Amino acid sequence: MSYNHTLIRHIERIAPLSEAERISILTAFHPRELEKKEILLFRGDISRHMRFIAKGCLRAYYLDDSGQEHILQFGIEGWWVNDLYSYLTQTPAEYFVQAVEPTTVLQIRRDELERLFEKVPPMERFFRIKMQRAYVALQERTVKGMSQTAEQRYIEFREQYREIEQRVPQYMVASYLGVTPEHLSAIRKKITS
Amino acid sequence: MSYNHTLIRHIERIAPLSEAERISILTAFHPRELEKKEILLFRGDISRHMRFIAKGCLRAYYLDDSGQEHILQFGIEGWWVNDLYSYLTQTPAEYFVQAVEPTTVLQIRRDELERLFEKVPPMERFFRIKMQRAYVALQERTVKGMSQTAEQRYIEFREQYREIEQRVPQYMVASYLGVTPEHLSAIRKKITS
DNA sequence: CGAAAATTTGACATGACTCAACTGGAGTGG
DNA sequence: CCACTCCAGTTGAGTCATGTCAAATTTTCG
Repeated sequence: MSYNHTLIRHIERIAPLSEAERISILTAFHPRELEKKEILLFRGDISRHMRFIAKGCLRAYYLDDSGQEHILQFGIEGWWVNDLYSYLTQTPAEYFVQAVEPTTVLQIRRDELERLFEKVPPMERFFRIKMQRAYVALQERTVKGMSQTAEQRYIEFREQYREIEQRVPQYMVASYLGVTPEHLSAIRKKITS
Repeated sequence: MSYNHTLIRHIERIAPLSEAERISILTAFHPRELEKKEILLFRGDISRHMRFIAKGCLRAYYLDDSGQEHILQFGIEGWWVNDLYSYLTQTPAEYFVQAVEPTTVLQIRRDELERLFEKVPPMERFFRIKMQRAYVALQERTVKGMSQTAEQRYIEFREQYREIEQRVPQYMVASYLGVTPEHLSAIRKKITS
């Protein structure tokens, strides 16, 4: 139950709720516990739920032709992580979503969420704004990926996602930044000197 | 008027319209002619319109601290190009939008589009789907930018955007791919041999 | 404690950038 | 219609950023 309050708190930062709306939301979401390394969504599966992280840490990653992982997104408490396209279009996912730590997600089936949008308008507003932010964050990342060196990207990552850096292994940070673990290690050495 | 039919045709590929709806749409959009190199949106301005390209070609680009341009998106007939975040939140734009060729856009003010969404539901559906596709395309680009060499990215760009490659100068393709014009030139030489 | 995983280190290879010079073609003014 | 200029594109030399590979070291965790 306290987990659900995490959800409510995050929604209310963006859109205030009445007591009745809070209850509608709380009853619509269902918790799911994940072990460390457990995979929540496999490539090829259809993403049928929208998922909030109540506690823990997830990552979404792409597996390229040569078997290399490329992390698209991390998420911690208050974030929603998904293969959004798979969810929206009900087509097979291109990405994996995996727990980096023991994690609790609150999930809701797509049709239930659609009904919740009708019943609780602030919920729709909350999602629209989250979606916009996700899009902008992705745009910024694309541009930065083109215009900055790995060292600059790492420095900014540390500033922007201090907490995430402390919670995920370094090789995942490297994967997120698009460099090899060895190179990130060299960057760190250079910076701290 | 024939320009407007381009718009209708593109919408109807995604969402069919009644005759009344077609008229509502046609009267809501206003054409604007742009000369080659004319800038449609400056960084720092607020993007007040949603814009369809009826004819021509636009690019959205970011100007980094060292004055370098980085192209985020090209658009030709049937695409909508914007600083979406600026438009959605009515905050200053981070990107420039400029005509690569003489271009005709059909634009609509934000409040008018919102009203049109209410009046013509297929229009909202059309935009939602376009937005999803934009998000996915951006995600794919981010991943590819991390996992592929410039040569691979160029080869895929040619396949995917054959028409755009033929219409924009090579140095813009380089900027889109995140490489220098010299390097792209070298890649081309290598490939065609 | 011991095994497995993560990180570091260093030597070397390659991808990509910088800079400068050159080439060729598209305007433009006389 | 020519000569000139300007801009895009090419070329090559040298350099820097990043990747690869293998091994050593440290950390994590059963």
